[in-house]
Amino acid sequence: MVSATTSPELSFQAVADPARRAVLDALRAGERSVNELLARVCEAVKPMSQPALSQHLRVLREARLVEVRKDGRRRLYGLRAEPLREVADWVATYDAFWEERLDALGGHLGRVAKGGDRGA
Amino acid sequence: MVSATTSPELSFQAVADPARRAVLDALRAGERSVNELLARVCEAVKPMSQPALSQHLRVLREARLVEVRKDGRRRLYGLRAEPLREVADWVATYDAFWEERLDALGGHLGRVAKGGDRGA
DNA sequence: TTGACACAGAAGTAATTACTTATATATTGA
DNA sequence: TCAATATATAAGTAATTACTTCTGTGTCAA
Repeated sequence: MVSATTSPELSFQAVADPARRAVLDALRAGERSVNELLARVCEAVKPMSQPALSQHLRVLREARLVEVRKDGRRRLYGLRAEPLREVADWVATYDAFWEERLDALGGHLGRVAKGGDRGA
Repeated sequence: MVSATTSPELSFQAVADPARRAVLDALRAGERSVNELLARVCEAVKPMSQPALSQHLRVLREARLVEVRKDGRRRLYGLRAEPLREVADWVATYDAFWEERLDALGGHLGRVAKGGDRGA
C-alpha cells in the first residue's frame, strides 16, 4: 500500500502551530468544512483570512493529519490522527522523567511535589 | 513566586526542531556538557557550530525543558521533562482516533461512533 | 600572571514561515 | 447563462527562525 512514509518531522512541525492544533481539535468532533474551521480558529486562536487557513490545511494535508472529501461546493475535512502516534511515542519515552529530576540541580525545587506548576 | 507559567506554546515550539529533540534525547541518559551535546547533535542530526547549539539550548531553557549547573568551566545540562506533559496530554486526546482507518473517503468518514457530534 | 578551554551573547544574514490581497476553479441555484 | 458561494492557489511581504562569525567572560593549568 501507499502509506507515503509520513516523516515525523512533518508531524512535529504541523502541531507546533496553535492554529493547526485548533483545527485538529475541532475535527475530533467530526468532519468540518473550511468555513466552519475558519470560524472556529478565528474565535479560538486568532483572526485570520480564509487563504491563511487554507495554507494551514495544506500543511496538515502534507503531514497526512487530515483528509478531504468534496461535498457539493464545500470540502469536508476529516481527522486522520495516525501520524500523531509518532509524536505520542516520542513523548512517551519521557514519562519516567516527569516526576523527579531537578533535585540534583540545586535550584528551585519548591514546585514539583504536587504539580503546582500548571499555571495558565 | 512566579513559577514562570511555562506556556504550552513554548513546549510545542521547542520540540518541533530535530536538533532540540536530539538534545533532550541525549539528556535522558543523564547530564551532559555543551561539548558533549554538540558532538551528539552534529553526529545524530546535522553539523552545526557551538553558538548554534547554544541558541537551541536557550530555547530549551526558556521552555524550562532543561536546567543548567556549572561544573568547573563546563555547564552541565540536565533534563526537566515536566513541560512535556502538556504535549503528552494534548496528543493523548487523540488516542481514540489512532485506529480509525478512513480509507472509505467516498463513504462515511469521521463520525467517530463513540463521541458523536460535540459541535463547537 | 598567561594562555587555552568552555561556553554565552551580539550582530548580521539566509532560509523559512505566516500572513496578506488578488485571482482562478468548481459548484449551485436562479 | 449568470451571479453567488466555497475553496485553493499565486505572488508578494513581513515576521520569525536558524544559522554564521566574532567577541566577551569565567575557569583551569602552568
